[in-house]
Amino acid sequence: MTGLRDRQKADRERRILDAAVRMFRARGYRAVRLDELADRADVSVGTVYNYYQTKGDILIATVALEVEEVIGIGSAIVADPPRGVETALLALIFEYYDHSLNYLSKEMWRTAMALSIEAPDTRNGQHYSALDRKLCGQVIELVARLKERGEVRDDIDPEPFGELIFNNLNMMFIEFVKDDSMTLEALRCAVAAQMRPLAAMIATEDA
Amino acid sequence: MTGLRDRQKADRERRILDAAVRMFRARGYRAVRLDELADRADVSVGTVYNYYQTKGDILIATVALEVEEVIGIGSAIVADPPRGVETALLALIFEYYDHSLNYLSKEMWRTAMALSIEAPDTRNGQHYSALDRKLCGQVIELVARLKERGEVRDDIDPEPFGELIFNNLNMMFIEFVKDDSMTLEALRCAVAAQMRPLAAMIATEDA
DNA sequence: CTGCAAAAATGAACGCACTCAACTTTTTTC
DNA sequence: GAAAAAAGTTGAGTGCGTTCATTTTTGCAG
Repeated sequence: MTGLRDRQKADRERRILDAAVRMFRARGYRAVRLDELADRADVSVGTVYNYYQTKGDILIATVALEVEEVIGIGSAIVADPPRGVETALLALIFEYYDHSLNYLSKEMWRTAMALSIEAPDTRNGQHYSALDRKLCGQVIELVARLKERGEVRDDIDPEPFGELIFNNLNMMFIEFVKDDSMTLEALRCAVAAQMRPLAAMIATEDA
Repeated sequence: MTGLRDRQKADRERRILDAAVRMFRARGYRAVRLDELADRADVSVGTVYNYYQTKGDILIATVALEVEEVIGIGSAIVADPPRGVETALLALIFEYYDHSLNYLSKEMWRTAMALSIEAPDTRNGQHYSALDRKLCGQVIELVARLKERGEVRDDIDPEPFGELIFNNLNMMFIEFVKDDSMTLEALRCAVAAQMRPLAAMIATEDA
């Protein structure tokens, strides 16, 4: 049985994260002051810092929620990808992209990615990096799956190619969030143009 | 003829940048306070802000210097690359990597890259992005050059493949600066492993 | 040289993320 | 159930990047 203290702790942490998601999204990460956030979560500023190391840490926690969700959906695609190398790769990639703005703004993504580079040693910085690796692993898995099914050439090693594809889609996502005027549609086109020749290259002749 | 005012302005800007390069490198970007930097450059804090928009802006300016230098050296390699697709690509990539820590620390790179994502609208943020595009262009140019020489297959379009390679080396560089314990040698190995299968794939049969 | 306008330098003041010594609440002990 | 210990909360205080009203310097016309 969990004691009162543990329940209160869990509740406070949840309240802080709730307030953060709502406020960051509504008014932007930068514009939200920490004392406001604390007010909204019904705790003091000091308490926020008992649960999260920095303001950025709170943001990364909210982003992590989103990424976990995307990974969940992605695993279904990996388990049974559509036919065709290009189609399958784009299905997974577009799934990532299409969900990216469901709960998060571009500003939030920008800040979170910046933080994961700048402060890779914080708890949530590492958490974010771990999620990134998981996403990468999913792409590798997909390539491996397509190879099993005989759609990807037998002499292709899924690991370096999967990483190549992941690094590429990640960089293109960064370009996307850097430019507020770029649409999801434009991102899709750009990555498709990028992937098409590569997909053709690793696909078996008769695909 | 340049008036006294213009000369003094140029001199002050140079002094600030000089002090910044020296101090950031010696003591770390974060650890350098702006009033110290201003002291060292023999100007007031306010004056620093007449020349640069933010502290990060100063950092990006110092990083830009380094990148410009690397681009200069790279163009020689592109003009006359060594034989062999893999060899040529790695020559250019390693040139980038090997110079990266000449004047800048990993912390400076981390911060600069983070800033270029987080604040892409600042003057120097755009400057940095432009340099990035230039680097990417150089890789594309190299692929095109190798194609001309018949080392890269004729049905390969240099643009998407060049971008693919650039995005990849950029992401691997990010991983490198994120991990203080990772050596240049380890980075080289990682990127070589990544490039080998791709190089083999786009090279002409008889290479 | 003098007076005037434009440009630039200055540093005290401000805002906001973050800290920490004092206080409150929960748990444990007997 | 009271008292001691442990764990957690609190918000005024601190540090540092940034701003802006004031002062100083430069350029220019008469």
